[in-house]
Amino acid sequence: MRRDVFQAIADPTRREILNMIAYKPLNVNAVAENFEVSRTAIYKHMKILIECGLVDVKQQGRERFCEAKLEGLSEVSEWVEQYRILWTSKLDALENYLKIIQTKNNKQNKIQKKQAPKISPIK
Amino acid sequence: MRRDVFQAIADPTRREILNMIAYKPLNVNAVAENFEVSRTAIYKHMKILIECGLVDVKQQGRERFCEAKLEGLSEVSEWVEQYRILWTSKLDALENYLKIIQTKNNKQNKIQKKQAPKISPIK
DNA sequence: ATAATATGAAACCTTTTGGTTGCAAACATA
DNA sequence: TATGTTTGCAACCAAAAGGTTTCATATTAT
Repeated sequence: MRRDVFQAIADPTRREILNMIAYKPLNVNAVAENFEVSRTAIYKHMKILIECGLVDVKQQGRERFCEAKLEGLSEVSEWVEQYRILWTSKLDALENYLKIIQTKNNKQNKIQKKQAPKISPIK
Repeated sequence: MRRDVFQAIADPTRREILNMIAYKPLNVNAVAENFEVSRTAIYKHMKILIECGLVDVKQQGRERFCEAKLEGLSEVSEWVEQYRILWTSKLDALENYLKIIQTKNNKQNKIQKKQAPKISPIK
């Protein structure tokens, strides 16, 4: 049973749950009212969020308020941001390339038709 | 069949693949050599990465080089970053709280024992 | 005390995921 | 031409994911 933050936020319902309790803690029933699926389904999603540290539970009488602990998202942030320099620099390179192409086209308007590959592409 | 970036990066093998081709495009065989699982398994992972736009394929003879298109990660970055203000501000609040507690404890050293809840906690 | 509410969890089901082996087609090379 | 590579994909499988209904227990309200 993998249980890490990446897997936790992979499910759109769990991302919605997180957003719902990001500003104000709610109990599972209150959260479940906003979804089509059953309370038990939401409970299971919540359990996963709790297990990977993205949600904390505060008991208050018979109610349990689920509070978002979003600092767990920093792991995702760090992973993504390590690549930012790569994708931005590549976009810069593309920009330069397009500029060069444009200049060339203004001078001589030749078009090279590339032969289509015979192997069918991945669908 | 859900096929979005969040789901694509949920799998640790796919994150490793992305890292492997982030700096230099590789064909599936070359990528698969670095894993325990079969080429076909890696091929399937690659297909998912391609389908959600995180990888592009460039044909060269009989080889197909898989190139990372990491700008697709910006969607994840944006989703995570919208919450950064929340978790940092909460940490600030905690810091303040701890400071206040400390000051109080220095003046009067009372400990309040909280009764344990009877409902078993979520495991 | 009784009824209603909030919760945790078991048992079960279907679909998706991640993996396998095997095979055929396209391409490169001896 | 014959042979070895690289690839895409079908067929199959086990386990995980996501959902359901049902039930027991703790707490609150009447």
